[in-house]
Amino acid sequence: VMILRSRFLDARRKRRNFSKQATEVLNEYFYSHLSNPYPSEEAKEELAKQCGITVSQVSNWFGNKRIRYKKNIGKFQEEANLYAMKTALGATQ
Amino acid sequence: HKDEKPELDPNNPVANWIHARSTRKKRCPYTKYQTLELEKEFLFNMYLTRDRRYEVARVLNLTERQVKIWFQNRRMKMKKMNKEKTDSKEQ
DNA sequence: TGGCGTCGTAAATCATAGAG
DNA sequence: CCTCTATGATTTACGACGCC
Repeated sequence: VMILRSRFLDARRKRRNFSKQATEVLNEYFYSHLSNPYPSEEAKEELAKQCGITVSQVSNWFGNKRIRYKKNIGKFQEEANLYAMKTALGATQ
Repeated sequence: HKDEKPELDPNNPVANWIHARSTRKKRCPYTKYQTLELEKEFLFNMYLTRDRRYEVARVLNLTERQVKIWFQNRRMKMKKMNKEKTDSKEQ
């Protein structure tokens, strides 16, 4: 009974924004695959695991990110440069 | 699996992304009444016969295509809900 | 071959968390 | 506190491909 109750409450739990670390991981993938930001099912599973979210949430995040990026590339330029620099530095080490 | 590429500039990062064709109908949110009736019909049967589809479309002032697609989307939603339910059970 | 099935997604819209 | 805006989720509408 308590288990059912907690499960019900879980389902109605209010949405929380993802952690900064999770967003970091998702953005790194997005900007390092900018010409084809469509992760495979396996890649989504790996990202979900790293971020501590579900595969559906990863799909939602990429769907939202792609359309919002495309709608206003200029607004994301700074962010794009930041992640481009970050992966460039990572490749050097 | 490409829809269309309005961006022809090869330097544009979105050039090879999937884009909806410009002829696609804009999404039109259904009224509460339409959604409620569609849900009732779905409860009665998840798959439509041809004449139920015709009847539902007529009563709700939607096209048969819209009703067909609504049922397809609704089945996918149900599948997703079921998966989330079983996923949370195991572990 | 047409027509409806699923799957994955685009794009618009909804709901509200949470930054200012 | 109280707004708003950005963010995560949901809703319509298709393209690609499958099966009968």
